[in-house]
This record gives sequence, C-alpha cells and structure tokens, in this order.
Amino acid sequence: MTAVTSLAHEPRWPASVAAAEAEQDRLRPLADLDDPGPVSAGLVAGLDVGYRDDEEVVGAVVVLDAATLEVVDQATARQRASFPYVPGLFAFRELPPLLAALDELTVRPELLMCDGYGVAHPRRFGLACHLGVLTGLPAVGVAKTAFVGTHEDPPPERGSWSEILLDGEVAGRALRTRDGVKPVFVSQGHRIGLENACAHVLRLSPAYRVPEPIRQADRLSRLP
DNA sequence: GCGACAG
DNA sequence: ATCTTGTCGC
Repeated sequence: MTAVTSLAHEPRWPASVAAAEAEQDRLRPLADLDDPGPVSAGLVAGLDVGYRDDEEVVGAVVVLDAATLEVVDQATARQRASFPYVPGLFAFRELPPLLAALDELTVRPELLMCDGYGVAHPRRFGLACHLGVLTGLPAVGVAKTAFVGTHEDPPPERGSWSEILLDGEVAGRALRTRDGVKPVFVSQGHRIGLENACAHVLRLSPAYRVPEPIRQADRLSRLP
C-alpha cells in the first residue's frame, strides 16, 4: 500500500462459504462501532466494483475533497473475480479489487464510502465493516436496496430517515437524499457513528440519490 | 420446506 | 452486477 499504507489487519481469502462466514465472525469484534467518528472529513473516498465478462472485476476508488466535491485522486484495478457472488459474502468478491485500487492512491482518505452494507448484515459484518477493519480507516456503507431487517418508508423530504431494525436493534437508517426519491440504506462500517455517517452521506449527495464519491467510483468502474 | 437475497 | 426502449417528469 502506498497512501493507504500498512493494513491494520492482513486480509484472508477463504475458499469456501463456511470459511468465509468464519472469517467474518473472527473479524466482527474488531469493528469499532462506538467511535463517533469525524464530524467533517476533508478527503472522502468512494468505492465501487464494475463487472465485465462475469469473470472480471474492476475495483474503482475516487477521492473527493468533501468541501468542493473536486476529484483529488482516483485509481482502478482490474482482475479476475476470485469469489462468487453470494449474498452475505459480498465482501470476498469485491474486497480484492478494491484493496488493489486503494493501493494505487497517492493520498490518504479520511473516510471510506462503500457501495453496500456495514453492520446491517446477516452476521453484522458487511463490506464496509470489512474494509474499515482491514484498512483501519473510518468506513460507512451506503446500499441502494434493502437487504436485511425492516424499515418504514421515511417521509418524502430530503434529509428524512427511518431506522433499519435487525433483531430489535438499530442496524442503520433508510435515508432520503433527494425529495421524492427512493432512500439509500446507510449503516456503520468502522470508526464512525450512525449519526455522523448519515450526515456525511447527506452532505455529499447535493444533486443525486447516490453520494457523489460513490457515483464517481461507479462511473470510473464502468469505463473501458 | 421454499423463496428471497448488498452487487 | 448486467442484459435493454421507451417514457414520464422536472
């Protein structure tokens, strides 16, 4: 790693579903969900993965200046998919290309915004938690569809939200980033509180439903 | 048991 | 994720 140097924890790549689930259980206690995290961040990285011929993945990272939304740095990593898509084990498919892309950055982001879930996950350890624990950086998960738990439809105004309940506990929020548009699903990943996580997501979504860092990463991951 | 299931 | 046209709305 260059700017996102020395991983806090070495990644392990399980070869079976059972081993992958065990790895999530092993890392879950390492996710810090009590740290309220940064109230404001200068550099925020959006991460996403694009797919090609079903066997190729493209990890993309775009770092934005949170104040101006200006692109400060970006990187991609193209490789063969090393794990199949299994709901709940999403991270093992997308982590390799994302870590490789992060390795190419020349700046160190203060917050990672991931396309997927954090603790709103069957084993409470989604992609955002995994990425946060491995890098040691604050991380938040932003998903476009509901995955686990229950939630009410939040009021139609931008900024309104409702709780995502999982086993009677708050696992995240359905947050409306634009008037009258479907909400996004925000959950903690690592070293950031739900309140601050939602504040960042809302602030970084001035024009579209999906936060700008993730939109940029999504666009980059589709480029030829 | 069956279907649904982040991307 | 990806395969895909037109269509409604601001």
